[in-house]
Amino acid sequence: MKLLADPLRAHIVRLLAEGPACTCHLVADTGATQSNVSNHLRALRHAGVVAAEPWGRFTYYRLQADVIEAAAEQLGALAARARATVDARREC
Amino acid sequence: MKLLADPLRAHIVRLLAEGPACTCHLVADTGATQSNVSNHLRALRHAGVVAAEPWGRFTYYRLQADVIEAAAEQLGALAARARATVDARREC
DNA sequence: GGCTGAGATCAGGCTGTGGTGATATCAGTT
DNA sequence: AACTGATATCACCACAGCCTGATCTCAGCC
Repeated sequence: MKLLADPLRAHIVRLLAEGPACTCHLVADTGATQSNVSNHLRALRHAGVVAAEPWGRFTYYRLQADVIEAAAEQLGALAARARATVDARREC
Repeated sequence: MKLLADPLRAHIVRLLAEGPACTCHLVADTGATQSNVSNHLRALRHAGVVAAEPWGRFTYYRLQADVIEAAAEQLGALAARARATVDARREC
């Protein structure tokens, strides 16, 4: 969840949502350093948000839709819960 | 979005999802300092995630379900987009 | 008016973490 | 095997953001 908080990581995730891409694409599209992108990709990889697929000399990254969807559902449940309890004001 | 990344803020949001509560409730339930909670509430307020409702001497906070739901929908759209483009591998 | 208790605000310290540069690895290619 | 280009890893610095402690405001109450 907190992984999507970083602007560059969010950018990477948005790019990957448009289809699997290799690191060079992400570096070119974000304009960030290769080291930087790679570091963020490692964080996303360890969290299971993206999956790495070596393809010859390149490494393709694929966004794991399930993980994103799970986060979305958690937020949705929170919103629903909030709506259901609008009148449950606790007394001091 | 990145507001929910902080553990304490996430805790506060979860508590508020169970119904509007005043600052003293949040302070008691989270075990955090009053200053700390108040600071986080300000951040959430400025982002429109929560709304403050003065009630006599107290201040009740209410979670804005719309904002949470909007975030959830954005994530959902991202996941859907990722699913739709699983085979759109870009060439290097 | 003076007091008390809830809450907001501010200044400072400290830690976590993102960015950078240099280096290591590893797969093709000659 | 030597070379190149893609990617990963590491060490370091710098800054943002969290936490705390102290102070300020404001509402209700005596």
